[in-house]
Amino acid sequence: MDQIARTTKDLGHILRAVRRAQNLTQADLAARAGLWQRTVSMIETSASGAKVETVFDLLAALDLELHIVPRSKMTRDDLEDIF
Amino acid sequence: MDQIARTTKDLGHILRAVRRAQNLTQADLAARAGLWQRTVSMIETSASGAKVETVFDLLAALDLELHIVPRSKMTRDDLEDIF
DNA sequence: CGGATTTATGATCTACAGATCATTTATCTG
DNA sequence: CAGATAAATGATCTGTAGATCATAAATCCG
Repeated sequence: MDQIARTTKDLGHILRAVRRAQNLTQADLAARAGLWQRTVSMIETSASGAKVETVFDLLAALDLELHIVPRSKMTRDDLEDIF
Repeated sequence: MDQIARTTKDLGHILRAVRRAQNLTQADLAARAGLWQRTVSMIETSASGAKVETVFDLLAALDLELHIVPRSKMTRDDLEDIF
């Protein structure tokens, strides 16, 4: 059940969900990532097209990483649904 | 064997590798993604901190998506290495 | 409800990405 | 090697992210 992002909106939602799961406030996360609470807010709500570097900072602060995967790639679950 | 990106450099390398695997030139990809060859070049070489939107455009044009995964998450292979 | 915490946002400024024109440099390929 | 194709990069301009000050609005909790 990993999180898939194809848009900045997806990304914002995922970042927010993970942050909450780790019991961090936007201010906490911002501090960890060396950013501003305002910036975290903007990115989570997709209120602005963030820079990639900034997103990597957030991912690192949340102990996350990006896996780049072909969209067409089927998961085991997909296969099980079919067969 | 999916591609993991923790930095913009990783991301650039992956995007370039995938583009080449799909036999596209930077100009081809740029056209598909609605960007400029120059921009593709900059991103692949991490010569500039791209915007997230731009990266999503490239990912879409390459039929890729992002999976956001905990870093600490062990793969089956990791486990096999240990036990 | 009411106070505390958290999130959203106003305004200004600087830095820089991307658009757009282009050319140079590098890399293939016959 | 030479010619073709691909990639890198110069210069200018516009738009906007993020820093930074702040406060307003929303959410949570006893």
